[in-house]
Amino acid sequence: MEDLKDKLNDIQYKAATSIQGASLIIAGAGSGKTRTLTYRIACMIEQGIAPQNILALTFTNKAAKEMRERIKNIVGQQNSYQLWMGTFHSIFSRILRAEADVMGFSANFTIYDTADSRSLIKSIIGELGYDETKYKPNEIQSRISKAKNALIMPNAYAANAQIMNEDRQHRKPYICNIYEAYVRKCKLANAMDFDDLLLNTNILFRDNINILEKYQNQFKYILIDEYQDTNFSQYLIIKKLAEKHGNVCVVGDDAQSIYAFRGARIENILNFRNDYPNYKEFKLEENYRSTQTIVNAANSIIKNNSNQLQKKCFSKGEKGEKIGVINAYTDKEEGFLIANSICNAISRKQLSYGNFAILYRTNAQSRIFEDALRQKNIPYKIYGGLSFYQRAEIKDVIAYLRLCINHNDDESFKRIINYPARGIGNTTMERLQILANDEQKSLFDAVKSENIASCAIKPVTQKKLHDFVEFIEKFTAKAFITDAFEFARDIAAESGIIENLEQDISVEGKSRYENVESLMNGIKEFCDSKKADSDNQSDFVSTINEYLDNIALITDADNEKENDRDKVALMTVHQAKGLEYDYIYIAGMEENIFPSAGSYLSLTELEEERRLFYVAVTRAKIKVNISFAQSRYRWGKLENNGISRFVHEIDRQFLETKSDNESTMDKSDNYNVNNSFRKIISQPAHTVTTVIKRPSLNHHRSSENFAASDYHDVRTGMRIEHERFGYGKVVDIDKYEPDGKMIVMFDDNSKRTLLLKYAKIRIVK
DNA sequence: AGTGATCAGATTTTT
DNA sequence: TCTGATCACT
Repeated sequence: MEDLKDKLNDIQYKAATSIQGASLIIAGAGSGKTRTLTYRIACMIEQGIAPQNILALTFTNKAAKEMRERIKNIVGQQNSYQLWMGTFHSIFSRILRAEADVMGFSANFTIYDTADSRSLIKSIIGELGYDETKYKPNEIQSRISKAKNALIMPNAYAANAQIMNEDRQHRKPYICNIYEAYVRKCKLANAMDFDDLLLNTNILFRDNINILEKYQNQFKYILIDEYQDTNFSQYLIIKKLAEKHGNVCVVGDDAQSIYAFRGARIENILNFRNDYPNYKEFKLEENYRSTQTIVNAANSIIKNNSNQLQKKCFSKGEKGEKIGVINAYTDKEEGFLIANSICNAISRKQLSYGNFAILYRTNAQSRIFEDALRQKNIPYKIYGGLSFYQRAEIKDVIAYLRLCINHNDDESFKRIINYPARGIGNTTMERLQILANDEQKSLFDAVKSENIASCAIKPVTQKKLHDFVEFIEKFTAKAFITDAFEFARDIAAESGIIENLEQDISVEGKSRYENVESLMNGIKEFCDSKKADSDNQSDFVSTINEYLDNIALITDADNEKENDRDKVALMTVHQAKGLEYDYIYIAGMEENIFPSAGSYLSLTELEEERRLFYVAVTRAKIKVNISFAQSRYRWGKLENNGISRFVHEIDRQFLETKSDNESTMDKSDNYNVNNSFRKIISQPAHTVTTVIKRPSLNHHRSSENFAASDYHDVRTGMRIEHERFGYGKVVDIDKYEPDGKMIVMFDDNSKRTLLLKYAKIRIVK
């Protein structure tokens, strides 16, 4: 391994090399957290610690994947492969599968996603005869989820006076019954929801000392990223696992805790010192991402929070531009002004769209920006929204796979029993459900029950049910002898799904067909990658199982497409966590929006909103712009919310003022745009778009046969062509992972730093 | 089973 | 305002 001291600053180095005992790494935004963690793991392996004794937990698959990749580049494929690295959920689902029998589950248990569990809760509410308008599935779900994450089981829930009181006060005294039925039915279905993966791990370790010890001995070193976002259930798992050896390293930033609303406990990081009194603390305070102005402005915001670990974040980078303020009359104008500002910046500085992100508090705000960007022909990509795996047609196909693997998966059964249409309607299903409840069986087993003959289902319909069950059983048998891809392809064909999709020639129908097609491609890819890991020959069934696990626990944020890189990114602030862009626009800085209306209720919620704003500001490398509208439409009404208190909390010296702009006319975009726009805004909206001209973009026209070269081949002194910036000469290269850069002097005398892995360049000579 | 009408509900959401 | 879910009706 290269010399660590060259790669890390002093504190990072100490944090990376201090391996024994408990460590708390407070990592400010942009402080090289992942880098430190990566080198720490590499360092451990270098010192002879076996990779399989290291457990590294992250919150997203993306983070896990990235880190594994980086580590691979330092310590090699073999070592990195044996690391236990992944999300809490994926790691512990793996362990739960291995130990399933002691938990009363079988190893092929299904993971219910949020939609599955909501639908189960909904049908339970129906079966218990409760009023669905009063017992709202969403609400019940989050109530149950909170209980699970606090390790409160149904009986404890019902016995807990405080909880029951709360429920009674909300006029929902029977949530405990729903909870009880929900847990029972999940068990019957051999299914676990996301919270169960953690809860059951806790139960596993609590009730089986030998198993706990086995994993304590295995995971001699534990690292946890984003520790401020762990919930109680996760915290306890770690505490138990680390009890024996005490080698636990947590990394996080209390200032970036933004998931308390769903159970994350900021106390976990604040109280780390209590759990591990002999801990060592490392504060990464130097921000390598942002300008001084941005870091200082962010500090001025976060200092308004009371409960936090003290640290002094600073940047040694350029002073940088002040935070731009875009003041719009209406929400539409806000969209327009931001689009315009992006246009101006791009044409003036020859930037690419991928350098920009628009962040907002709620997804509902995205439409305004979509419209504005589309009007200006600015390519954009909206993050969030409906994930690929949540689409109905995809869930349908997946349900077939799931049911073949686990016959008791009732949610899948219900989903596909009549898709494609088999003439099995609601009445039949209600009757079957009653039979299943009576016999404490899954729907699948209820069909096979001898008592089905005597229940109210007509013989013709019974035949249909039996045919379906036989069809699934046939494929279950096939799963053992067929490759996962062929299996999925055959079942889609033979079940009639494909035919059904083909018949629909509407635009939406075509896209559904294409989605299923790309699902199949995804399965193929997965199988191929499995086969490539030749030292780990797994059988066909476990490949399907692994695939199902994968898609249950993965989001499609994890598969960013190549061509999305050069688009303006639109996302919520939550989604922006962990990301960085040169230029950040934070929209809707108004009271009731950001902070959101609910946050008036409590100080803790308000402080979370403030941390959220802090996260938003610290995403920017070069410049932040904030915007607000004096009036906007929301829920059909015109609102005048007023400027967000957070805007006033930013130290004035970091904000652009009108005079800043007037004195630097050539540099400004906001106010110039603003003023010119203001003259027009009083006219009807449709004239606006015609009057304001889109600035012309004078991009480099790349050669017709432009084909990007492999960046590994780039050397200093080479002449290259960049897709957008044109020809230039490579002045310097910094190949060090993770963020290898090259500095290029382009022919127009502009000197640019480009990220090797992203820059599309062609080597000329 | 499919369509039209009506009505509620609308923070954030790594898993 | 807009979306989706549900329901009644055919």
